[in-house]
Amino acid sequence: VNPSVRSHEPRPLGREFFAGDATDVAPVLLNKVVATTIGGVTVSARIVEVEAYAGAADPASHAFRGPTPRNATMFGPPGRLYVYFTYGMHWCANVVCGTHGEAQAVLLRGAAPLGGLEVLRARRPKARRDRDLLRGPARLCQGLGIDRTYDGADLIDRRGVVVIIDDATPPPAAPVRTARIGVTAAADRPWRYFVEGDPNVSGTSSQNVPVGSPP
DNA sequence: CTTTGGATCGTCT
DNA sequence: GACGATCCAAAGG
Repeated sequence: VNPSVRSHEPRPLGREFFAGDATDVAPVLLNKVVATTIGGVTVSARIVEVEAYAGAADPASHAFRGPTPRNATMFGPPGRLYVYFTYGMHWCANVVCGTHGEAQAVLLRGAAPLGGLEVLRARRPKARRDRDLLRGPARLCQGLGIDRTYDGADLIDRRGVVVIIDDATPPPAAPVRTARIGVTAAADRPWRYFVEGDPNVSGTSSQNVPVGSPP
């Protein structure tokens, strides 16, 4: 074996990690580390909340009505970042999954700050508590410095601006599953996944009740 | 703690 | 012309 490759050394995820269905990739993205390096400054955070969007077959997906200039990145190869603008003022980021052309994606909805706390606080002056720095898809992008500039960024490139790292922290054996937040179409599909009990998970208490729990 | 209304503009109908 | 894969401050329990 190559002694320079130690099995427990943190390493960026390879392309193959993203090649599966979004509903399979989403839960195993939990507890991975996302890091951005912008202007020579690196911040990192542990992913604690995601949602799967299953491409053309998913009425809630931006890809449901076919390719457009906005969603072009989703229709490209897996392992890239799909960044979109919404509500006239917010950016949100997805990881493209599946095979080229399937337009599957996982929305990054919440993360626990790890490194670069001072930078995160500076980028998120309205966050009163550190648990609000990256809690929610638009806040996450604001804290990590993600905007339109990084739509299409390749996550595989170790020297890229955005990487997702496996630091050997396993995903939860049983993530909490709920309906996706803010979507009206296909509300019956429980494709939101989060780390139970983590304070950096978005949503209200009623939105965070797992599917199938007794009334 | 929860609920409510306003902000704000790119995108597609 | 209508609508968001949202956030925030304010107000009420």
